[in-house]
Formats: sequence, structure tokens, C-alpha cells
Amino acid sequence: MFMPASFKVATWNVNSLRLRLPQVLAWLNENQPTALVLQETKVEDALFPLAALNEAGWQAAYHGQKSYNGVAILAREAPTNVQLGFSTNPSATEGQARVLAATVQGVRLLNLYLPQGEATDSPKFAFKQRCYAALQAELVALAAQYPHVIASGDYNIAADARDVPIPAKRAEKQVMFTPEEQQWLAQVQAASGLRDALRLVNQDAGIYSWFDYRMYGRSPTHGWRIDYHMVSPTLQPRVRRVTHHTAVRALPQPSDHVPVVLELELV
DNA sequence: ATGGCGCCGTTTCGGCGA
Repeated sequence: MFMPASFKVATWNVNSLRLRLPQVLAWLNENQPTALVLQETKVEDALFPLAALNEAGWQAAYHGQKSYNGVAILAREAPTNVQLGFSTNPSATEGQARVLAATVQGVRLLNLYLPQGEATDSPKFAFKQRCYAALQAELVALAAQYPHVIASGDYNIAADARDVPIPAKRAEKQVMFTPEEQQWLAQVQAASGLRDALRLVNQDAGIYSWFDYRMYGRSPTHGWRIDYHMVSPTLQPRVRRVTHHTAVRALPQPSDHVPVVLELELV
């Protein structure tokens, strides 16, 4: 089966693609990934900045809406077999543009922007749970259908104590770290066989992908790790490294998330 | 317990995110 000699995929919640476009173009030029998957593009498809990306040599599949959500997959060659939403449960995201899949260089990429949940007694928390149930079914199906699967994006759940900057007992009271949510994240991996790529190669605590704007300037190291690359069994031995590009936080008008880069190679 | 910041839009403040 086809497998490129190397594969570099990045995930980045940009919190408005139009506002962050210069940063995205600069980052692409500097890092030359095989693919970059974006969340919170916050732009409807008619206004997607396709021309500027094309001029810089990048093709795109995108699924957006006005103001909120929005996901896109960028690559040098046009992503193929593009799927909007979960193929196994299209209504699970309730019309919100949060899920996009496409094939790049023989790898099936699933780009995810899962709900944050707001509070455990909020309807948004129940929505988050339904999205995780649909995600689990989707990953089980994808793992059976495609030889190489990477499910990347903003999962809005920190996996364990290493991924939060405060004691776990205190974090457990907060959405994105409740034991219930951690169970959803663990169950998704157990059922599908996909694994958090970072933890295959790095057990360090204090590696973060999201930084609360409200803490910015006061406590810039006060982040959480809520963005992941989940890789299917065939790719797990090929994970070389996962890096978090926190330097973008020093740019003017940064996103609250940083690019997370997964590099694979043949063993 | 609260709020802090940043983005969006039939925009100049309220809704939403995390």
C-alpha cells in the first residue's frame, strides 16, 4: 500500500482565517507541511481566501459558515475525496461546520473542531458528548476503511494531568478536564485503535497547544493541551516527533492556539 | 466566585468561545 517517505501534518485553530491569513501564509512558507488543517476559520465558503492561498501555491478543501466554527484542509496538491461532516452520522454536528475529511498523499485526514461544552449543565455539554459519540463511530469506520488515518484538530479536552498547568484535582472541576470528558477521549482511542501521536514519543508534562487570551501577559505559560493528532495503528511506529510552535504566540494579534506539527517517516 | 481577552457582525456592544 502507498506510503510516502515522509509526511508532515499540522493542526492549527486560527480563530479567524481572514484575520490570521498573513500569519498562516508565513507559517506555511517557513514550515512547508504536507498538509495543514485549520479550525475556527470563521468564514463562509463564498468568502474563503482561496485566491491568496492558491497564489502562494496551496490548494484547499473547506467547510465554513458565517461568524463561527469552520474547518479547512490545505495541501500542495488538491485534497481528494472531500467529506463534509461525519460520514457515519451527518446530523451529529447539528449543521455546524466542525468536521472535514479528505485524502492527501494516501493518508485519510479527519479535521475536527469539537465543541467546548461551556458547563456540565449546559445543553452545549450534551452536544459535546453527542459529537464524541459520533466521532467514535466515525473513527471506527475510517480505521476499517482506510489504511492510514490521522484525526487532527481541536478536541477541547485535555487528556491527563500533564496537559494542564494546575493540579488535576482542581482542573477536574473545569470543563475540558472533567473525568467524564476524559473518559470520552480515552474511549474514542480504545474503540478505534487510534492514538495521541505526542504520547507515543514524548511523556513530558507542560506541553500546551492553547493559551487563554485572558491570561496573556500575566501568565503566558498558563496553557492547556487540547489539540491532538490521533494516528491509526499502521502509522504509530512511524511517528518521529510532535512539536508545538509556541513562537507564534509572540506575533502581533496571535491566535489563542498554536500550530501542532506531526512528522512521520518510514521506519 | 468572578473576570479577564479577542473575534464577529443588518457592528460600536452583545453573543460566543475556552
